[in-house]
Amino acid sequence: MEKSKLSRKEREYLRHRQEILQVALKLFSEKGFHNVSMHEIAKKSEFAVGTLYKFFSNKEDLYKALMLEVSNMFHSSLMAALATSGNELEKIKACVEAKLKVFMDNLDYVRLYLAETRGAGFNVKAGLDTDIKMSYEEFVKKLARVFEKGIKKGLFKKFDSYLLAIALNGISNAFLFQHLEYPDAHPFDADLIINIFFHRVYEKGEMEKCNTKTV
Amino acid sequence: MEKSKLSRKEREYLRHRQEILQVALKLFSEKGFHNVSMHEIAKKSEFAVGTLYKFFSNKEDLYKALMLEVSNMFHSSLMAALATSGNELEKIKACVEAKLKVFMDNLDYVRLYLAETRGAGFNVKAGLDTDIKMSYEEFVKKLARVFEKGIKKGLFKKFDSYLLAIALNGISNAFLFQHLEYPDAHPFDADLIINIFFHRVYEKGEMEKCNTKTV
DNA sequence: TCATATGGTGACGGATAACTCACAAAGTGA
DNA sequence: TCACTTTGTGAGTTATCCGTCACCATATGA
Repeated sequence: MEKSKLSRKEREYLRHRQEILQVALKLFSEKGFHNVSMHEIAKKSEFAVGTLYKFFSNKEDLYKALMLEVSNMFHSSLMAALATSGNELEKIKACVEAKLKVFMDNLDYVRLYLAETRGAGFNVKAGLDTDIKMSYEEFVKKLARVFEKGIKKGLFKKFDSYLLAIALNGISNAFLFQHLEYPDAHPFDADLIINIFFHRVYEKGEMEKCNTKTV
Repeated sequence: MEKSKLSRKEREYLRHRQEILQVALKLFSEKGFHNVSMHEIAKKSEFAVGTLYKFFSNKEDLYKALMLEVSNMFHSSLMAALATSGNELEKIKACVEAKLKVFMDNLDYVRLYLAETRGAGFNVKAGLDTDIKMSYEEFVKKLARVFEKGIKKGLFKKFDSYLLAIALNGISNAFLFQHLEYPDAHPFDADLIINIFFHRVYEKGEMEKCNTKTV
């Protein structure tokens, strides 16, 4: 009982809670918040409706718990990637790789996450989207700071670092969307993204002479 | 009566229909499909509920009509841009410019459009998202063909043209999202996008020597 | 002026779904 | 075995909202 610091009861409670969340995740990601009823979640998770309300005070609360889990998982893994050792390019590469990996491993979560962050998040009245957006914002800023440092070092071209961060995220998100829609149609990987984005943004030494205006 | 080919009645009918659509657009883009009731649309458009059903057979139908309008507007303007004269780079630049312009001029539409295409489109049972996605798909393919041609001409690097199209769209979408969230915070324009994307993807003559692997 | 048609109305029916609560079952400890 | 607590139950309550339909009002035309 001491090895995990939680009593059997507590662990059971958490297991049940987790089971409900898993079922809810599946359903929400398949059909969307408004097209899933508490009865449906109850049935599929083999609990009674009333039981759900012992775990979550209402439907929105359940949804929020789910989204928080997602957000935290993604956030911590991306932040960790940005904190790896190495130069700025390596950090960013690690970040793209981490993103693809976590996202690929949690496609149901991604579907929900994107619905909330990219599509307008109409599912929850307030608070949640703010939290998630702040967390996302924090990540983008950290990424921008890496770009900034890379620019100062002369590694990258002098674009607005924040916009570079957005652009890079935009590319990787685009590929992820594509993957969600057509999983096997257009294979891609982190290297590809890095190549498209950096092969030309990345700048060192003799590349300078390539800076002729293109337009 | 002949100058417009429509009777006064017919014109009034269309005007009323358009008024309803405008109100619905505003509401849907603010609160999402499920958080807007027909009563609300009725009230704000100063028609009775029953009247709405004279124009649209149900709520979903109203929403579809709206989305079709959007989709067609965006689609035709993007396709037109891709069909302009000029080399591949110019076509693509025209396309990015057109996209930014139409989207900026119709931010309410964009919010809805993105909710339907990027977030999972759970608002409508079937058919609509398929149509929109097919239309989007058609555009991406045409864009990819332009890339393909540019690659064959030696203008662009040898990436998978379809993936390039996705990446470019990803970047411009990312900026648009950003703009929707924080309209004045991080100004950007088509040139910036083109620069980030092409300054290094764009390839000619002496740029060849820059092709050293970056990673 | 009156009959008819058309566009417009909004109270109402019916269905669905979130949420409650009185109760049952299972577990616990003596 | 028995009292008591905890966990789980699901029929029922309440509220919302879609969609209808019997009914106005205005316009048109004879």
